[in-house]
Amino acid sequence: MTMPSHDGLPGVDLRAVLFTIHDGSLLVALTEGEVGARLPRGVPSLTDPLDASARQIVRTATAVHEQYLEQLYTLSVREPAPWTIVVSYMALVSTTSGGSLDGREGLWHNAAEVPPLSETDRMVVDYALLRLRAKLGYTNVAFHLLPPTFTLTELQSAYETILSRPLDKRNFRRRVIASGILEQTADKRREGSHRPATIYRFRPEADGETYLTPPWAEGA
Amino acid sequence: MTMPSHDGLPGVDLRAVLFTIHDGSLLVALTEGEVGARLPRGVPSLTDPLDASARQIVRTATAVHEQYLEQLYTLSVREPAPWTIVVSYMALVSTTSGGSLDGREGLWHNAAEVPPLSETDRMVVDYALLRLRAKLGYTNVAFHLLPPTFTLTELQSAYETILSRPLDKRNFRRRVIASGILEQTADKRREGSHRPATIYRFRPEADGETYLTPPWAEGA
DNA sequence: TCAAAAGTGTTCCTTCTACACCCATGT
DNA sequence: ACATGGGTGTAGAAGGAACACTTTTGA
Repeated sequence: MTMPSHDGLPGVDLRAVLFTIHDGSLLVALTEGEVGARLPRGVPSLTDPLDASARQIVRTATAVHEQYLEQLYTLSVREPAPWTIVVSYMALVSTTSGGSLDGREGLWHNAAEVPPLSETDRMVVDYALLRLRAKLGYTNVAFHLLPPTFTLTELQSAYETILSRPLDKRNFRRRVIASGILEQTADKRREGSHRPATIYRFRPEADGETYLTPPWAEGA
Repeated sequence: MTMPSHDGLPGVDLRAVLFTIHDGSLLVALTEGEVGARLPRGVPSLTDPLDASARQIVRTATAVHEQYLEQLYTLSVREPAPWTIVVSYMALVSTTSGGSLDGREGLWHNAAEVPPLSETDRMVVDYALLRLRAKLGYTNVAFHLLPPTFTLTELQSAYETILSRPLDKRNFRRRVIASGILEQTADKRREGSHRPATIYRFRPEADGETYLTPPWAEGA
């Protein structure tokens, strides 16, 4: 239970919205608290910067170390009284190659049908999804949800899952190739009785600017 | 002097970057601290939400009540030790019709040549300017820097001041009219020996969405 | 030879950019 | 009549959306 500070300052609480993609669904990590599902949370460490504390919360919830992390917004809520400052983050964890959920199936919930949450948690989840969708349009965040190598069809279906709407195959490929963010590998993925797909890799050095996140924020 | 909390939580500090436009220059409000110029700052009140405290800081610095306020980012800094959480805001205060600076000329500094600031303050100012410029492109924030009525030339020169680059008159007018955000008044401004300018008013109900600011943030 | 996903171009339309002259007024 | 800022249109370029068939493979 987070307690407010007692020397005249409000307490500070961190919450993280963790997204991953699994089997064509966008999933959100929720822990089971005393009063139902909640976002992974914690208080900032006194020895580390805020981002490091947020990353630690993600690690604790998922046992995954490398993540994309982005600060969302800071809000003040009346609970616990009198006021608590909640700094919210969004984290993206990439689909593991195997596709298993690390045996933590209870943690992940379909983003389209989250269980009842506190008012604050629900707002933060909704906002995270809004930001994630908006960011697909002008950044390359989607790569952080995919394994290191992937096919264009896989990339497209990640986009479609997040936006929950179909995209045109030719337009999608033209744009993503033109952006210069992809690098073809020599490998092909041959699975199933059909033409094998070219495998691509993300080129981090071609990762564009964001305008949303300040220059000093450390990305992944 | 902001002190850290003593019960294991970091202290919280608010800083506001106040912009206004005056005589074709973009100005930033800076107070004179013991160690040179600083951003207006304060600690969050225990009885009000964060935004209200930020607004109070702006009021104290400028004696202006109605402002556009937008949260920028929350960062953690090592000073004062061990860590302080700094929640930063950007506020826009509108040019007063008279064009005077309310007798607080010492407060306002040209944004193009701010005096030396602390590392944190400088980062926050730079980021605020980045955000303000980016937002000109897809929102109507500029109206918050203008008096309630204005001519298209005044609006354009506000844009040019912020972007510090000239804009094409015809393209600018076409876009801003097409956006539907303006409402013509019956008045004309006749000043100087030339054709009088049509006066426009901002239509708040046509104010578009932001995507940057969460839905629950209260705008102006 | 069939089923299944991979891969590939063109047309249309909308939007952005560049650019120059006439208008209404005060002195 | 002239100086001053207000106001207007068009053509070319670029970018986004819609749309269907051929290719390569495994079974």
